[in-house]
Amino acid sequence: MDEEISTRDRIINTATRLFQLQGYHATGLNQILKESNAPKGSLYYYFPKGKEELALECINLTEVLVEKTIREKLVKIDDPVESIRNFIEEIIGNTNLEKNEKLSLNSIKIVSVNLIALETSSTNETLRKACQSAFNTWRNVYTEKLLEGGFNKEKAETLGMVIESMVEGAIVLSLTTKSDTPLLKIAEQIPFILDQ
Amino acid sequence: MDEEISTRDRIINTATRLFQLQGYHATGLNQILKESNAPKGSLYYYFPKGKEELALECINLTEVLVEKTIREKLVKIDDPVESIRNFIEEIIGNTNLEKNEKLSLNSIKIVSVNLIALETSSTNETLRKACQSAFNTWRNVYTEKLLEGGFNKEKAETLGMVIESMVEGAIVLSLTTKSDTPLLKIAEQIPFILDQ
DNA sequence: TTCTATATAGACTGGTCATTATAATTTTGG
DNA sequence: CCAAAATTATAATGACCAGTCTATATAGAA
Repeated sequence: MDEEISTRDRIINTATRLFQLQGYHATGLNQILKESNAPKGSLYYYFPKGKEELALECINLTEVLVEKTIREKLVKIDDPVESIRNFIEEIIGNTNLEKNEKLSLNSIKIVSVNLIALETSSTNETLRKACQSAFNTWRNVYTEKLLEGGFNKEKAETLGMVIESMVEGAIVLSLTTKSDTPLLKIAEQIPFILDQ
Repeated sequence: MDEEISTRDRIINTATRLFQLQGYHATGLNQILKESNAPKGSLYYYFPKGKEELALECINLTEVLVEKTIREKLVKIDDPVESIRNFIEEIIGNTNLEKNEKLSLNSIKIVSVNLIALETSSTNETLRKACQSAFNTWRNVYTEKLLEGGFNKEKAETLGMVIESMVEGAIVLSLTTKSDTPLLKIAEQIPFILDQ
């Protein structure tokens, strides 16, 4: 009980949050260390290659964490159309599991690699590929659910990508407009889009 | 003839390209000045409030430029479904108007405020609102086209937002995966989505 | 000419960046 | 209890950051 969170984990948790919230370039190592109450020496002890190695770890952990979250949500409802629609609606009120978040919109950003992906897509191949892997993994969860629901392979793959595009785009719009509406609207349209 | 491009315009053009390609925080004023062959004195002469004021101008100009581009494309085909589908396909091979761009994917980024929007959505209200205005303007072009095509007001507004979400999301995925596929796939699905 | 506004030129500021090096400390195993 | 390993502490590095400042043109008007 009362298990201590290791310095390494505190660094990763804080870094993940800040990278996703502010971006890779706007987040300084000093800020990460201060907010995680970690000493500077420790950062380069656990991540000898520095900031990029830390960010890579953050992206990879987000990939598996979000994949797990999507799977858990989708498994709750058999019908793929209804389960996906329901999942998108739940993105909004979702991540208040983390206690210290005030705006639910910030919570949305914290389960996304959208910003880091765009920042690094033309300047850092290592991080770009990590984000690419995350997007592929998440898209694949939708595709699998559609396959289980009886869609043929080609349709399931295309629609998986369409859903992933819509979700990522609606996240951008919801964050930029500080409004739930984009996410709610695409959730509302899921039944029509998948009715093929 | 042989009209000289003013220093102010050279700064704006270079800054717009770099902000959209690398992001707001990753782009330094020195890089902008060097690539536009402009002196530092001029930057603060034309933009006394500095980097933020420059970025604001870049976003606002992108808003009207992209709006104009979308309108020009959509007007070419009467049927809203077909015209929007066609437009999305054309985003890919689109902006080779600018001569010095090599990758067509970079061209995509250069007509987007996606990255700046995410970077500033939780840290800079001025720039966030400028991006919000751009997204709203572009979404409204789709909505208007759907209204002209006989969709009722509510449907047109919802679907306008869905299209804008899909396009922005597919841009993120296409850039991250360095592949045209996401944009092509959503274009392919437009007829089904708008068939209501 | 002289005056004034517009524009360019570049050095300089204080601060922060990621990273490195080295020393001190704590923890752990024998 | 000691020695080795794991971790933390601190200082300093050079590069770059946005922004300020002063000097210098350049042009048209009086």
